[in-house]
This record gives sequence, C-alpha cells and structure tokens, in this order.
Amino acid sequence: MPRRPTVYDVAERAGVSIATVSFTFRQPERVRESTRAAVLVAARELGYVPNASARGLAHGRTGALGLYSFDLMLAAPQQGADGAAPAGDADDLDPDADPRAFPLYVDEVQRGYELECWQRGQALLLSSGSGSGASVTEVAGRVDGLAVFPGPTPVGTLEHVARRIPVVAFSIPPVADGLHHVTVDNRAGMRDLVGHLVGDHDLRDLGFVGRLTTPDYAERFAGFREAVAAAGLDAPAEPLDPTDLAEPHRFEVVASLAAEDRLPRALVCASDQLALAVLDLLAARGVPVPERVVVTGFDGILAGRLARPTLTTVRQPMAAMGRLAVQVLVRHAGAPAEEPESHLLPVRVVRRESCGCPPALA
Amino acid sequence: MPRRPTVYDVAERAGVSIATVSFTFRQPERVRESTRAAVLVAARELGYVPNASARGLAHGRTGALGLYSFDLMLAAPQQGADGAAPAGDADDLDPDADPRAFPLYVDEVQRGYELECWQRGQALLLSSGSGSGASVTEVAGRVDGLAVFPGPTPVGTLEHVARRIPVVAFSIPPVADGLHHVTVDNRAGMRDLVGHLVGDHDLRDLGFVGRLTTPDYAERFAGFREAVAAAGLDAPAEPLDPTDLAEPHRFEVVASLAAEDRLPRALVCASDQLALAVLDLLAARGVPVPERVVVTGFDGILAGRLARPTLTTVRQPMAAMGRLAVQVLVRHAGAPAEEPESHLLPVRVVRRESCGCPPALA
DNA sequence: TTGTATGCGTTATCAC
DNA sequence: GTGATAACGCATACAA
Repeated sequence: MPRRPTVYDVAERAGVSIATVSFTFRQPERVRESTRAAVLVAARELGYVPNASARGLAHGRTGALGLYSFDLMLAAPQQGADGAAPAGDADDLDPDADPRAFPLYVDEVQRGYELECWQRGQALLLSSGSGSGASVTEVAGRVDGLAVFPGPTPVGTLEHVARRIPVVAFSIPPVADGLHHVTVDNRAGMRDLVGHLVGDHDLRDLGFVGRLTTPDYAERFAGFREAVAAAGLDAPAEPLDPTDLAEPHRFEVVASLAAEDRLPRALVCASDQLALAVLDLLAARGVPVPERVVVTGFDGILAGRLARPTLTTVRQPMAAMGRLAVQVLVRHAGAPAEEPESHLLPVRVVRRESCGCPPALA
Repeated sequence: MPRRPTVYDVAERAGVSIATVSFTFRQPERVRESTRAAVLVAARELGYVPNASARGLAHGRTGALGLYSFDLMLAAPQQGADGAAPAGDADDLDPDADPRAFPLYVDEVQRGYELECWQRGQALLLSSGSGSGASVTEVAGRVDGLAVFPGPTPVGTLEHVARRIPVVAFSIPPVADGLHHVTVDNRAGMRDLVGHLVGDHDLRDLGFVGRLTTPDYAERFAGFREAVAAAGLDAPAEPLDPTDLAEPHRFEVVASLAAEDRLPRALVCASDQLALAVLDLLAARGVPVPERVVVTGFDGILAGRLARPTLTTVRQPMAAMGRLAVQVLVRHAGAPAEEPESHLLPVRVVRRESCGCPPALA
C-alpha cells in the first residue's frame, strides 16, 4: 500500500515548493490563481489529505475539545429490580436501545456539548475509560480543553492536567483546585420538590432512597433534610434505603417495608434511575403509586416520561450545562485556568403523575 | 504562561535522556525501577502531558475514529405543523431538550458508534459541518477511519478520502465507490408495514407522505409501491404529499385533503419525524387517529413512544449500525478500502396505537 | 508571489 | 538499561 501523500509529494507533482502547497490550503488568496489550480489538481490526483497531527504539532493546537466519561456508567444495569421487565416494546434487534439506558443525564449534557462545539466549528473528542489517571492524561494530550464527568479520577490527575489546558468539571462542588466548575443547585431543587410534596400534597412521612455515592446525591440528601426540617418534620440522619444501583442487593429496605406495608407516604429518590427502578419494584409487588406511596426522581431524563405513572422529578438544565462548559473552555483557550470559573445553574421541579399530580393535558 | 513541558524538560529534570522518558511511559518494564521513579516524579512535578499530535506524527496513527454529521440536521424544525405545541412538559430552562429533536435516528446510530469505540478503548472524534469537501477532509486528516452520514457531501470527496483511510457510509446504497456501506432493508420494512396495514387492518386506501430527498426515503417509497401493488391496489407513481420538513409549506396536500374530508385511510410517512408532524396537524384539525386515518412512521425514534396515539413504525437497528461501522473500520485499519464491505441490516415493524393496534400492556 | 530552512514533541533505530 | 539521532508532515519567518 502506498504511503499517504504529503505536501512534498503534492509540491513535486505541481512543480512548486511545499510552502506554496501549504499556502494554497491555508491562505489561498496569497497564491496566484494558476498556481493554486495546479496545486489543487495535484492534490486531488494524489489523494492528498492534510495530516492533522503534523498540523497540530506545528501550530501548537489540536483544534479539538475533549469530553471524558466513565465506563462505569456503561455498566449500568439494564433490568429493573426483581427482574421486572421494562415497559414498552421489547426490541430484540437492538438491545442497546433502551430508554432506561439512553439518553441519561450524561448523554443530554454531552448533547449540549456537541451542539455548542458544532456551532463553533470545533471538533469534539469523546473518550471514556476507567477514570485512571493514565486514560485522562491520554485525552488531555489530544485536545485544547477538556470537560470531565464526576467519577473515580484522582483529583490530582485533574489538577495536573489543568495546569496545561483548561478543564471543566461537571457536577462537582467548586473547590480551589484550578478546575472550572459547572454545577446545578441540587439543594434548592430538592427543597422545592419536598416543598411541593409537603405543601401541595400534604405528605408528612418521607423517606430518601439512594446511597450518597456522588457529590450530587449528597447535596440532594442535604437539601432533603433541610426541607423536611423546615416543614417541622423529623429529618433523618441517613437515607432510608442506601441502594447503589451499581451494586447488587438493591432496595432491600424498600422491599421489606413494602412487604410489611410499612412504607412511608413518599419515596424521594436521589436520581431518576433509582426512582424508575423503585417504580418497577412497587409495580411488581402491587403497591399503587401514587395512591399508597409517592415516588419522585431527580435529573429529568426522558425515561421518566415513559414510565407509568409518569415520573415527578427535578430537571437539570443538562444541555445548557454542556453548552456552558464549551463556552468556558473556549474562553480560556490556550491558557490554563488562572481564575477558575464556577457556575451554579438552576433546576426546576417537574410535576407529573407519580407524586399525585394529574396527568398533563395532551 | 509557561510553555507546556516536553520530554526534554522531563529528561533534563530527571537527569536522563529523552529516550528514557519515552520508554518510561511506553514500555515501563524496559526501564530500571529507580530510573522510572525519577522520571515519573519529574513528570508529575512539571505537569507533563504527552502531546498526541507529536505522537501521532511519529507513530503514523492518531488512535481515533471519526464520525461526521451535518449541521443541516441541527436546523431541523422544532415546532409541529400549524404551531401545534408538542405534547408534554414545556421546558423553558432547557430549550434543547425536546424529544422531537433528540434522540433522533443519527443520535442513536452515534450512540452505538460510541459504545463500540469505548469498549475498544478507541477515541472518537465527532465533527459536523455543511458537508463541504473541505470540512470532511479536515476530519479525515485527524482520524484512522471515518464514518459519514448521508448528506450533501460530494461523492468525489468521500472517494478521495477513502483512498487514504477506510470510510463507512451510512444509509447510502452500496455502489462501487471504494466506500464501505452500512444500510438497512428499507424496502422489506416498508413491505412488511404495508402488509400489516392491508392484511391485518384491512386498509385499502393508502397515501405516502414525504419528499424523496434521501436514498432511504426513495427506497421506502419503492417498497411502498411494491407492497401496494402486491396487494392488488393501485400503486401511485408519486408520494401523495411531497413534504420536506426542512422546507416551508409543509403538508399542503394533507391539509387540504383533511379540510375536505378526503384523506385516505392511511398516511404512510417516510420517517417518524414526518409522521409526528402529521399527527400534530391532524390533532389540531380534529381528525381522529387511527379511527379516521391511520398514520405510520419509519425509524423507531423514542419520540414515537411519547406521541398520542403512540406511533406505529418500522424500527432500524440504529445502535447496531453504529457498532458495525466501528467494527468495519477497525477491521480495515491502516489500509484504505481494497474490498469494500456492504452490510444490509434487517428492520422490524413496531405495532403501536396509530395504526389501530391496541395499546401495549403496561 | 514563491522558495528555503527551521522547529514543533514523539517514537524508534541504532549504538554503547 | 540507556543515550544519540533521524524521521514524521506541516507551518512560518525570512529570503529571494
């Protein structure tokens, strides 16, 4: 197989120097019409495609922004608890097409990131890995700026990378780590949600579901406690059911309470995914939602609209988060984070059927 | 701002040569324990991040696969016909979050592409543009293989690129163009769908909606005609309503037929997006679906499950298409397409409410 | 307007 | 086990 042609090959064929070839592509107006034509013809005949690595090396920039995610998220369970089949079409032709698995929170943020990149003509490098320092550093070397989802990446690695290119961290509380931060107001969202349950639905017995494995979840639980206390109710010190969807033995507490009919009036879940799994579990056991127990989520993923009952939740402005990250990176292009930016975006309660609100008008 | 540190800086600081630094990262076992440690410390202190451009240049590969889409798809209309508001939550916080706009066909294919890349530890470069030869060539220079959605890209450009790296074209009928092809069986899908409408619902008056702007649509219309003819009915020479969602003056024929109550018994649409817009239009005019007129789509996007009535459609194995593309590219890595692969994937009719089938059990 | 020469940061091939 | 050194393909200051 012939070697990929280079500027040298094109130059030789067109009878010009390599500089002229380069000019023809980068600054066409600087080159005489006839010369340009000759170069373009030669390039076409040879099948010349400029090498971005060489260009990036010479120019000092790659022209791409990066987005790093974690494999772990891919390993998310596909089945509801207790083997309850997800509602809707089984789709044996396309096992990846499950609204419970896509689009999720990260996917919608990524969507916003993509849109903003595209509008700016920026290339986007998507990468994922275990979160090891090595794999993050790997991407970092390929891009002019990097956004990272929360995960097991050692903070040291991120700080390390942030010394060389701007880095945006999603959903991690801002600290003085040299990273830019894009977060949402989890506490306020949870306060509003609980306020709705207590104020509008007059519920007085609420339990929190979910293990506090991420800063987001921890903040949501904090907001939950604040709101419950503010309503004059007893704020629990810990979640009622500390289920982590990534682990086995899920919803043991909820299940046993359901068996004894001792469930609280509301199960406030740390995420939509948790809430949907809880809905499955309750449905399998014949516990009516919202009549016997109200269930709420957090995030606002699409699957919540497909569930029955539809899921009351708190929606994050996911696409906006992604867009904002790109804007921050572009703003700081070329320079590492001297003065890191911190952004706290608002969230909004979305009332649907699972809290007892009436179905939305069609 | 200090220059990004290089192997030279690390080598100097660690008191070794640059070769040793390189070995430390690429073949740690070839380097003495103590030396390795010294290098790693120096790298950490300096904030060293290997430059992928330089690496790619020296090594001859970028280590990334590309996926090219078109801006045009982003400019898709967000509103239903006649200003009919889409059902569901208005979401003023996050205007990009509309299930009618995401995830679409391309997004689910992309999803599959991502999953396969991730599982293989491949970086993925996403890019989009007008489809001009320049922008496609641009990406091509950055990757070891490229997949492209159908669009206005000059075929010559793709062939040009395909001479240097493997290229997969989605949803374009295979021709001898040096490209690999991943397509679905549009004709069979449409035949099955029409067979269901005619055979199971006993409909004898069917109209096709959509302009034949893409090869996919043209094949679907061809399949429609075949099936209609096979049922002993008159096969139209052209679509009943040649609406192109990308253009104004949409559904003029459907609208006027609706006004005169002369609609056929079924409107078979070229895509889900068209079908959803038709549902909006009919709802706004008070035409009951499926009682007065049956509506069907094609693709199997998520929004079809959120519509009321839920949308009967033909589902493409979108994620599988994306995964397959990556597999093809990896298989041909390093070499341009000597013997292009052609893949035709099966599709499946998904029966929902808009054709008169009963709602799926919850 | 076009050609010459140099640097960009790594990898890899040699010697040592 | 480690150190020189030559590519890799392009952009660009400078010269012509």
